[in-house]
Amino acid sequence: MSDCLSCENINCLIKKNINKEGVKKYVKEKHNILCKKSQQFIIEGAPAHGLFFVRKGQVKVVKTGIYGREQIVRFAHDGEIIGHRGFGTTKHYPIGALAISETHLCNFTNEVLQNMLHEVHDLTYDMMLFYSEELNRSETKVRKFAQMTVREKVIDSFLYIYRKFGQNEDDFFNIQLPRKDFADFAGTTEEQVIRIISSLKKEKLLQTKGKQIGITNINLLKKEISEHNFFLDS
Amino acid sequence: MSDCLSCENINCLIKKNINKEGVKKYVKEKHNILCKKSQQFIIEGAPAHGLFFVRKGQVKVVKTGIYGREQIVRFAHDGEIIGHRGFGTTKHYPIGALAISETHLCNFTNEVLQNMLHEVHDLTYDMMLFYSEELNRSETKVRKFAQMTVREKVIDSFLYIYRKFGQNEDDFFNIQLPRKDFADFAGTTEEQVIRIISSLKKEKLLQTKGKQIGITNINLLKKEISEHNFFLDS
DNA sequence: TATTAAACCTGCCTTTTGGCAGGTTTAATT
DNA sequence: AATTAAACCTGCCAAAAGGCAGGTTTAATA
Repeated sequence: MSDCLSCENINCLIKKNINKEGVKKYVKEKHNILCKKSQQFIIEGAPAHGLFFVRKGQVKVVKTGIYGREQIVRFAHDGEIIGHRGFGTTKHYPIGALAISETHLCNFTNEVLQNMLHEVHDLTYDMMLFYSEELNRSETKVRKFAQMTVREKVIDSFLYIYRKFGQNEDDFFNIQLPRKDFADFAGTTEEQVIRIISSLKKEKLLQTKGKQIGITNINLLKKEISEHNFFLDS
Repeated sequence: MSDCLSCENINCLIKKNINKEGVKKYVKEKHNILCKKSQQFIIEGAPAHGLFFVRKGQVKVVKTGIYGREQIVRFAHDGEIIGHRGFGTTKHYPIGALAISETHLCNFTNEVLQNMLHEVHDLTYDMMLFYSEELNRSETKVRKFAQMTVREKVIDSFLYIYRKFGQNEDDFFNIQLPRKDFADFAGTTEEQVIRIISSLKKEKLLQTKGKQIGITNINLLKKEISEHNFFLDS
C-alpha cells in the first residue's frame, strides 16, 4: 500500500508518472491515511500541509460561502486529487474535505511535492494540463449557475453523480447523499431539491427508496437539459 | 515591438522568463497583431491556433451560454493571457474574445508554445501556478453566482472593474462598458443592472454621465458585500 | 422493541427576479 | 443640424425561487 506499484488508479497523475526518473524516491515520502465515514481531513482555512490523492473511497469538497451557507465544490473518488487549490500561492486551504464513506488517502507534503515538480518536468506538465482542465470545468459551472433554472441545476447534479459514481444493478447511485447535499452542490435549497425529485418521479425519470436515488430513464433526463449542450463536463 | 525586451508588462509570464535559456528563440516566432475597437480575434468553437497575450489594450472574453445568452467570462488588459483554455486537451477555443478598445496582441501558436513549455521548465511551472490561480478565481466566482443576490453580484462586478481598470481623476472607470455588458458579466439582465445603478446613485455610492460609470464611495460600496469576504479576488 | 433524532415531504406565502412595453436620452452618422 | 440608431430608463406584471411551519417517514440507538 505504501508504494504506488500495486495501485490500480491509472488516472492518478503520480501513478501515471511512477516510472519517470526520480519519482520513486519522492513516493517513499508520502503518507497513507485512513479516514472513517464523515471524517474531515482538510479544514477550511487551516495552513496547507500538502496535497491528497484518493487511493480508494468517496470524498466531498466543501466551502463555506455567503451567510455561512455550505457549498459543495465537487465530489471525488479513486485516483483524484484533493487540496490542489491550496498549492502554489495560497498558504491556507481554501476548502474543506471529508470522507463520505471509508476512504484511503495518500498525502504529499507541499515541500515534497514542490521538489518533485521541480525535478520531474513531465509531472509538472501533467499538473499544468490537469489545472487547465479543472479550470474549464469550473468555467462551465460558472455558466451553469449563472443561467440554469433551479430545476436544470438539480437535474445536472444528478447527471454528474451518475457519470461519476454510476449506478448499481437496481438503478440506484453508487453513493448515498442526503437531499441537503444535492442542494448544496446545485446551489439551491433542500426544499427545491425535494420538490424536483418528486416531480421527476412522477415523470418516471427518477426513483427513490429511502435515501437512495436512481435514474430510471437517463436519455430522457439528459434531454431535459441537452438542448443547451450542458452535459459535457464538470 | 517584435521582441519582448522593450515590453513593460512585467506581470507577463513570457516577459518574466525572457532571460531564461531558450526563451528568446521562441519569442522570435510570435506574431504581433493589432485589433481595432470591437474586433473579434478569437471565435468560439474555432480550431485553437494558439495563445494570445495582451500587449496593450482592453479585451473581453465571452462565451455563449444557455438559450444563446451571452456570458462575459472575464475582462483582460496589458500583460494578461487570452485563449489559454484552448490549450492542452481541447482542440477548439471554448470562448470568444474581442477588443474593447484598440488592442495590440502577441500570438504564440500551440506548437511553438508546446515546444517552449517542454524546454523551459520554469515557464511550465509558472504556467501551472497561473492555472492554479485562475482556478481559484473561477471557484470563487462559482460561489458568487450560486449564493449572491443580483444586487450583490452587480456591485461585485463594479468592484472588479474598479480593481482591474481603475478610475480617472473625475472618478469614472477607465473603461467604457454598456449596461448590457455588466449584465452579461454579473449573470443577470440589463434591466436589473439599470435598476441597481439608479438605486446606488440615490445612495451616493455611484455616479454616471452618459455611458460612463464611476464609484464615488468605494469603502461604503465594498461594505455592501464585505461581510461575506467576497471582494478578495476574481 | 421503544425511543429519539434525523431526514424527508408538502402547503402556503413572501420575496426576488425576469421580461415586456413604451418611453426618453444619448451618441453616431450623414 | 437633422436623422437615425443605439443605449438607457421605468412601470407593470408574471414566473421563479426561497423560507417557514408542521407534518410524516426513515434510520439510529438504547
